[in-house]
Amino acid sequence: MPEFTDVEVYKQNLNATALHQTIQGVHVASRDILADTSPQGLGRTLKKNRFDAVRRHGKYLFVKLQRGAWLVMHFGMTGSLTYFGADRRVPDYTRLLVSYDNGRRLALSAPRKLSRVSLADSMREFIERHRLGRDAVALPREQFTALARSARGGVKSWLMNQHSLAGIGNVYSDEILFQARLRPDCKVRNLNDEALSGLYHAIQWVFDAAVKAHADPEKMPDRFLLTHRGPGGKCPMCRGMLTRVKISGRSGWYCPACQHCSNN
DNA sequence: CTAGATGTTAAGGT
DNA sequence: CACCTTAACATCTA
Repeated sequence: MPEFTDVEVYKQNLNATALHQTIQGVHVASRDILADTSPQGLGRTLKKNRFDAVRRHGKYLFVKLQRGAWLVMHFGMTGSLTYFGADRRVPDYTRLLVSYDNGRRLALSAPRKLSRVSLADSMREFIERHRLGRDAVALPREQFTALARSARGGVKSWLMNQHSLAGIGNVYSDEILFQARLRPDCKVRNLNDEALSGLYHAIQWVFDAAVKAHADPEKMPDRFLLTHRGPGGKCPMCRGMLTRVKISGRSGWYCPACQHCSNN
């Protein structure tokens, strides 16, 4: 489920395992996932180089190479990142495989090929080129409020729009709105200070709790909506049936008894 | 067999 | 202009 929480966990894992090792080989199994680069270009940049640091902005993972450039990964709907030893098999649907001279490997697996890998000179340049908004969890309260004040339309659409706030996707926007007790179709311009404050804190709280659970839904707090989303799902607070709404072409789930708009 | 699935982008509509 | 919806991408699963 690669939204900001999942990418944060990939970042922490890479940081703890895959840095400062010389890259020996790069295998692109599907060139469909490359954006603005080629298997040759990627190989030339990565081989004999090392990863030095990892950062996250929204749903993007940036890996800094010792010699300047950044490797940028976006996981799409079903992508995932695995670092593993020589004894383990390469994951199914591996589209990019990086091998180190110590025998360990890093695989980007993506069944649906909706993941993207590219190279960038700087994070700033990449973020501007893709017109990404501020990262949803690296944002001071006043700036969040200012962004909200200039927003139009429904709150779920706003949270999911990567150009206004980066990192929140369909599943986590439902979770954040559930924790903030706001309906997905509330208009942002109708949210009062209290509702905006609740929303701001819900973003931080949900992110922290999900990352602590290593982005594994099974390990998340009982009061999370996440594992109840879907047909027949019940609200973890009041046990009532969840309602489905279609917003921005996606299925959103919420509890009509627990969630409201601040002006009614 | 069909519909829907965590994302992004382009295109068309209001 | 701002906002919304839909389709497309490729593939799996309920």
